[in-house]
Amino acid sequence: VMILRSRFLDARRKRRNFSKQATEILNEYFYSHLSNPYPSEEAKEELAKKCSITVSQVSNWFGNKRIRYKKNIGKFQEEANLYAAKTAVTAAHAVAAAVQNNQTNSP
Amino acid sequence: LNEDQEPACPSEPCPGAAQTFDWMRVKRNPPKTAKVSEYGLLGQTNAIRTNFSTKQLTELEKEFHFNKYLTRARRVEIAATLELNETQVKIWFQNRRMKQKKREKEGLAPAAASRAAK
DNA sequence: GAGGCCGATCAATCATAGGA
DNA sequence: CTCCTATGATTGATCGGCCT
Repeated sequence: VMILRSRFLDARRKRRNFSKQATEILNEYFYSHLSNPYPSEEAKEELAKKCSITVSQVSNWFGNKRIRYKKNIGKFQEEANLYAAKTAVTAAHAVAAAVQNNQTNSP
Repeated sequence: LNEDQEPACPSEPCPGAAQTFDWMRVKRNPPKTAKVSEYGLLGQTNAIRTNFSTKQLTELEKEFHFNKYLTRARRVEIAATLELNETQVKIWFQNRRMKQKKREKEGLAPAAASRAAK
């Protein structure tokens, strides 16, 4: 099938990898929220700013990351441990805050 | 904090013990949008993404330029003409609108960004 | 109560970037 | 330069929520 794969030279798809630093930031967020790696719109905007990329690109990144991560968790184990250690403190704070908030609200 | 996980980590902090959270188990139902009534190939439930031909896309794009939203009648007409189900046409327009919206947004952000950067 | 739209996401795929 | 894997983007289609 010579099939109409003719996406005739999508000039748009002139991809360029993100900076090492941007990827670092995105990964830190991803692994520090591994239980629910779905940044809110606000969080995406913040990440976009820090990474100097668009919000759409942040969405694309998370979309690809989630799919590819769950497709082969083992392949990302090493990376996961690397970032997990790096963000352990942040995660602990989040949990602590959640627990405290949970205790405060108990009608 | 204590979390019951299985990993046998003898004596190591082992912070990010891989665990399977719900989002990792999410599985989408296969596409139902399919034309099963063709030959005798039933059972071959199309569980694949339809590839729209260039002609179909051109027509859809042309129609979109005319109307961002479809009426029932127009949808039926287009679906018949392009040999697609109404659902596919409907979804295509929905996605197309979102795409347009996204483009407009991206087309304005840079302007605001440049001003802010200045 | 079915049907359409929106916003977010999924999942498969495309095409290129980058490393061995 | 070739081959292969990593990765950003695209897109038909799904999911949940809201509205008419």
